[in-house]
Amino acid sequence: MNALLAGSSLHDPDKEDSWEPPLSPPPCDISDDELVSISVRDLNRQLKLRGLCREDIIKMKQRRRTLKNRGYAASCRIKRIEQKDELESERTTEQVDIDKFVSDNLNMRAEIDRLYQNYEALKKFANQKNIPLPPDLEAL
Amino acid sequence: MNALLAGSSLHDPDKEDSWEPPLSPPPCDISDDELVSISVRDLNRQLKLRGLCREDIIKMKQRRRTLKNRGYAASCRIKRIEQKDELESERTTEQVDIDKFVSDNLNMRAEIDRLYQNYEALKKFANQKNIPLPPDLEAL
DNA sequence: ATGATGAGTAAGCAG
DNA sequence: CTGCTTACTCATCAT
Repeated sequence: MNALLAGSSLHDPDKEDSWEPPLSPPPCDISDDELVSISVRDLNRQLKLRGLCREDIIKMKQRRRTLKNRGYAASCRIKRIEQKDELESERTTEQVDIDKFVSDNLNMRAEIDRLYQNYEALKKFANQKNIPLPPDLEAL
Repeated sequence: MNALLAGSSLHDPDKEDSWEPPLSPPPCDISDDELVSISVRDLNRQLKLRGLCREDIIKMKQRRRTLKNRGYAASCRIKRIEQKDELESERTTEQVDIDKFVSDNLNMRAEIDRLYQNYEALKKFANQKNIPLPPDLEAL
């Protein structure tokens, strides 16, 4: 996931003077971007092709792993922020829903009250006119 | 905040073999815990008392700063988790509220329906008996 | 000086 | 090995 992130440093080059990750200088001229994106197979091919000694090969592998880790760490941070943002926006959405429910509830309570008053008025009217109501309509 | 955290490493000592922070060994016998909690004033006193050279004093100051940073980093991580937990529990609470509102709404809708049906039945009854209703009771 | 935080490094776990 | 996560270090910013 997010393979593009596993690249070279994101540091802004025009701040103070140019910053360099504290990694040992490459034992040969493969750039960070290349080294981190090349396949293990191709890397081995390149290393053999250039005839590096065993130590340099180990160093190169380690540099690759470190560069990868740099990318993983960045993805991890981004993921963390995204999850936090997601939680926050869910929270906001829920709050909006709650406000809507509160409003709906008030309206419905008013509606219930209105209907109840009307019903009572109708019964009172019948009572005044001495009109007997069928039992099933006497209920509250 | 959380000054207690600015202490020594939290790594479990009985795992594999005892782990040691990658810090240069102390130029004298002050423990990490002491060094990080002692005041600058007292530290200076101790350093002078033990007659350390300028380089060792600088190293000691740096070790202290690093230990402090270790604690700050730990607080920072804990804070992050706490904030996330807080967000999640707020979200849960809100979800419970929403469920309650949904249930309330259903009940109120049923109540409204019931009152409305009763009211209509009463009007229908009046209509069958040819009883004129006052205009203000004709309303829905 | 102190505290907080972003980015990078290394260790360790999981797949 | 790859990818993720954690603890740590360092740089940097603010107090």
